[in-house]
Amino acid sequence: MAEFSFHIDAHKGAARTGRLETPRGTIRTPAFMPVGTAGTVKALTPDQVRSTGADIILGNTYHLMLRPGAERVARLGGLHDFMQWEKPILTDSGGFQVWSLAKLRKMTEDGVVFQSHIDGSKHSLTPERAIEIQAALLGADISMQLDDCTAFGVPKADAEKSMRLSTRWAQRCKTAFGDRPSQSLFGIVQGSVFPDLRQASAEALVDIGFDGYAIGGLAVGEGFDAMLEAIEATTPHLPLSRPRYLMGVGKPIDILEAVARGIDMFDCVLPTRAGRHGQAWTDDGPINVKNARYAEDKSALDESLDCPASRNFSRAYFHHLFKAQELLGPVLLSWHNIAYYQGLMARTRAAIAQGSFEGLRRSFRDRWCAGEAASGDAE
RNA sequence: GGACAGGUGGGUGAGUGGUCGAAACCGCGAGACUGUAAAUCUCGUCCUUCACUGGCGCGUUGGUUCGAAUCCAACCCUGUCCA
Repeated sequence: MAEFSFHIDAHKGAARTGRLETPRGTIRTPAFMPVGTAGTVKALTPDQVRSTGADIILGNTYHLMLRPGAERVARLGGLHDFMQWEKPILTDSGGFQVWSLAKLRKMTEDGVVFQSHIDGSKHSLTPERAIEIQAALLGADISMQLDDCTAFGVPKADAEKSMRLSTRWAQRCKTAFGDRPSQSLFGIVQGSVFPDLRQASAEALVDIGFDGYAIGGLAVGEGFDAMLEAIEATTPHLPLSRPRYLMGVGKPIDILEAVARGIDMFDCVLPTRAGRHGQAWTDDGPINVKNARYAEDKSALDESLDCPASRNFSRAYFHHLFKAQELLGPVLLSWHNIAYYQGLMARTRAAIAQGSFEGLRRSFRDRWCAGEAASGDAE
């Protein structure tokens, strides 16, 4: 029996719920993966992250390669041991930094050369090196192919060129990955907002054959509706039997709409970043605990969640912590936000299993899409 | 009682004749954040107006000047030192 396997337990339309089995544990899908870029889910201890129900977290090739260095992590026993997270870890390949750090890198057919944002030193990241770092040195359970995260707004010809490069890199990653029965490798669909490019990308990746398929290059400015259209143009061309991962997304409404279109896995910095900035996510939408109206609000953020940060402290206390710039503020609010997201995923899984997913989805749509656009709109 | 120094917007504190409703930082008010160069960034913050405009305004009062937070006089207050 394969050490990696994906089972779908129930589905409702395109939405499905299931389990991705790995040697380090089961990932319940649809899953939200907290982002732990630099070997830490910012502001949270592994225990706190575990307590929210997270089955898997992310790490980042580019950031760990620069500091502390992939070889050093390997000498220290691998990323799991280093950061004391024994459950699965998915590592991003550095492809996102191709986009977010566009000013600090040069691309060629062979790969990307980054100029470190820390000390200016040069670091080469090829598909082969990206796999070596993720699978061999960090010890990621799920490695991502190196890709070129296409910027939004580029002409179709450029989007196609970028997508084709990502496809060639996908093949090189697959070859470099070789036979690793206790680890897995995901390909990444690109193609910007062009349906035929998305389809071509998906089909090419399926031909190569991956353990799972990610959709990249979204939530980069295209807007809510365009993002959903890009997903719709992609998922029909991916095998039903493999997990689909929408990279970098998103707000709760984004996640529910993507689940409705057949996505199984998500990651997003939003809950942790927002948590550090005073924004708390709730079923009523995001609230800013720094706002004056919470100064004497005795209510908890969300008493329905089994998380101390969500139910034990008043909004007034959060308000005070942030106004006083106390470190506990970002810690507790990141904790709450991750717990909120995990709670949302648990409700989503249960709703799909019980046949009530449409109701859950509609309740969020009604609340957050009424009138103005709900999220992710291009500026 | 005497000698110095100084009084600027909620706070600290620039500015010493026009370009000053007055730098900067803080505070306060609000917004943003989507595979993390983010414990970050942006906007607003005298009154009035949707806006135009107008009205106050750099301790107080009076003066010099076309024009004053800036120069002069008196007064009030604060700090340090001496008695």
